[in-house]
Amino acid sequence: MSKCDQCIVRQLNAIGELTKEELLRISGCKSSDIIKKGEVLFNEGDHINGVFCIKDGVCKVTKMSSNGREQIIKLIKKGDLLGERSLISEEVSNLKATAINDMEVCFIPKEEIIRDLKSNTNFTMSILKELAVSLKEADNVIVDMAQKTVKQRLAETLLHLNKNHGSDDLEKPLDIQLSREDIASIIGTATESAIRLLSTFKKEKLIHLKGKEIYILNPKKLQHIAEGF
Amino acid sequence: MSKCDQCIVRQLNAIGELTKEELLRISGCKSSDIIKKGEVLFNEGDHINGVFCIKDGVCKVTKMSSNGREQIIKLIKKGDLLGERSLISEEVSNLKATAINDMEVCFIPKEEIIRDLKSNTNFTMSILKELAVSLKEADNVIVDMAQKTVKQRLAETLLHLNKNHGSDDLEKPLDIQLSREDIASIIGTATESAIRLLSTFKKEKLIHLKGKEIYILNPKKLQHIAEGF
DNA sequence: TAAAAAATATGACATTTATCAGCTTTTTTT
DNA sequence: AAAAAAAGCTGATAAATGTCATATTTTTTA
Repeated sequence: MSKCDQCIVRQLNAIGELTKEELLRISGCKSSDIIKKGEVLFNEGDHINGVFCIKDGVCKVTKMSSNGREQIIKLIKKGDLLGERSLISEEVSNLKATAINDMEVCFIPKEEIIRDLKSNTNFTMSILKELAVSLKEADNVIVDMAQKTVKQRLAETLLHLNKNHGSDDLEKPLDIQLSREDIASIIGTATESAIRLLSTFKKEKLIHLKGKEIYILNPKKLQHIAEGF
Repeated sequence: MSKCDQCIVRQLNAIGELTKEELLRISGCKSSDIIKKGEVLFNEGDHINGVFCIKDGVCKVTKMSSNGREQIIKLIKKGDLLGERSLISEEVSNLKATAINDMEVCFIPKEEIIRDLKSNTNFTMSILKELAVSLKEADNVIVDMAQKTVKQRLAETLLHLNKNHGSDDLEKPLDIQLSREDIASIIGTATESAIRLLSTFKKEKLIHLKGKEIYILNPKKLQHIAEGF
C-alpha cells in the first residue's frame, strides 16, 4: 500500500493540509484502485461513502436529464477530489462518474474524512475553498449554457480543454481523447451539431482533427468566437 | 440595534449554529440596512468584505455574459445568506445582487465570520453543507439549461417559484413580482419568447396572469411539461 | 392629470439547432 | 482477416428560438 505522505497528488488538493499523523492514518485505511476506461466509479443515487482522490487519468461527471440525455457537468483529473459534495450534504450521489481513460484512484472512507473535517481547521477551510471555487465555475457554466450559442460554447470548451489538458507544445494534440458524443454532451447539443461545428472550425484552420486527436491551432480566434464575434 | 439571538431568521441558516456568546458579539458589529427595490447590494468585481443575512425581501443574483446580457443565477430570499462564497475563496464577487422588492438585510463583517469559521466547527460544517447544497442545485440548473427547451425551462421555473415563493392558498398569486425580462433572464431566453410562452400557458389554463401577478393553476401539468411531455 | 417613458404583447421573418436518413470510416468481435 | 458494430460525417428538412417592427398597456414623471 502506497503512502499518502509520499504522494505528489496530495499537494494538489485539500489532502495536502493534513498533518503527517493524519496522513499516516489515512494511508492505513484507504484503498487504491485501477479503473479501466469506460468503467463507472459510481452512479446517480449511489451511496459513495467516501472520497476519491484521483492519482492519474480523467473521468467525466454526468447527470441524466429528464429528457433521457446525459450531460457532462465537468471533467475530473489528476489531483482532483471526487465525492466530497455528497459526503458533506450526507446524501446519495446526484452525479455519475465514468472513466474517460485508464485511471488510478485512491478511495478514503467517509468516517476518516469526517473525523479530519471536525478536528483540522486547515483541512476544512481548504475543502470549503474547493467547494467555493466549484460553485463559481458552475455559475459560469450556467451563464454560458443560458446565453451563448452552440458555436460559442464549442469554442469555449476547446479553450477549456486546452487549458486543462493541453500540452505546452502547440504542435501536440490535447492530452485527452473524447468521443464526438462526449464533446456534444459537454456543450449540451446534438452529436451531429458538434461534429458539424468541429468541421467548420477545422475548415477555418482554428483546429486540426486527426481521429480523436484535437490540435488547437488558433486559441486567440477561438477566444474571440467564444466571446460572441 | 436588534439582537441576533432574538432574530427568527437565524434559525434558517448557518448563523443558527453560533453560540450565545458569538451571537452577542455579532450583534455588536453587524449593521442593519433597508434596501429599496431596484437598488444594488453589490456588483461584479466588488470587494464584499462580509456576509449579508436576508431578514426580509428578495434579491436576484446575476452575472453578465460576454454577449452583454444579464443572467439570473438564483433568487435569494428571507433566511438566506449572501456573499459567503466570495468571502471563502477570498476573491472579489463574481456576481451582482439587486433587490427585487424592498429588503431588510444585516451585514456581518468578514473578520467576524472568519473568526467563527476557525473556532466553531458546527458553524463551519453548516456553511460547508450550504455550499454543498448550492453546488448540487447549480448542477441541476446546468443540466436544465443544456438539455431542456425554453418551454420546459419556463414550466420548471414557474414550479420553482411556486415552491419557494408560492402561498399555501392556490387562489393566491405568487408572492414575488418579476418583470417579464427577469423571467426571461432566469430561463435564459429572449424576453419576447418568455412572454409568448407565458401567453401560451395562460391559454392552456396552466397559469393565470394579472399584470405581474402569476397564479399557478395546474402544477401537475407544468411538471409534466418540465419533464418533456 | 397629461405627457412621456417603460413594459408588455403580438406578428413576420431570419437564424440556429435538432432530427432523420444514409453513407463512410474506424473499432471491435469472431 | 472478415464480419459486425460503433462512431463519425454530411445533406435535407423540420422545429425551436431570436430579432425586428409595431401596437397596446402600464407606470413614471412632470
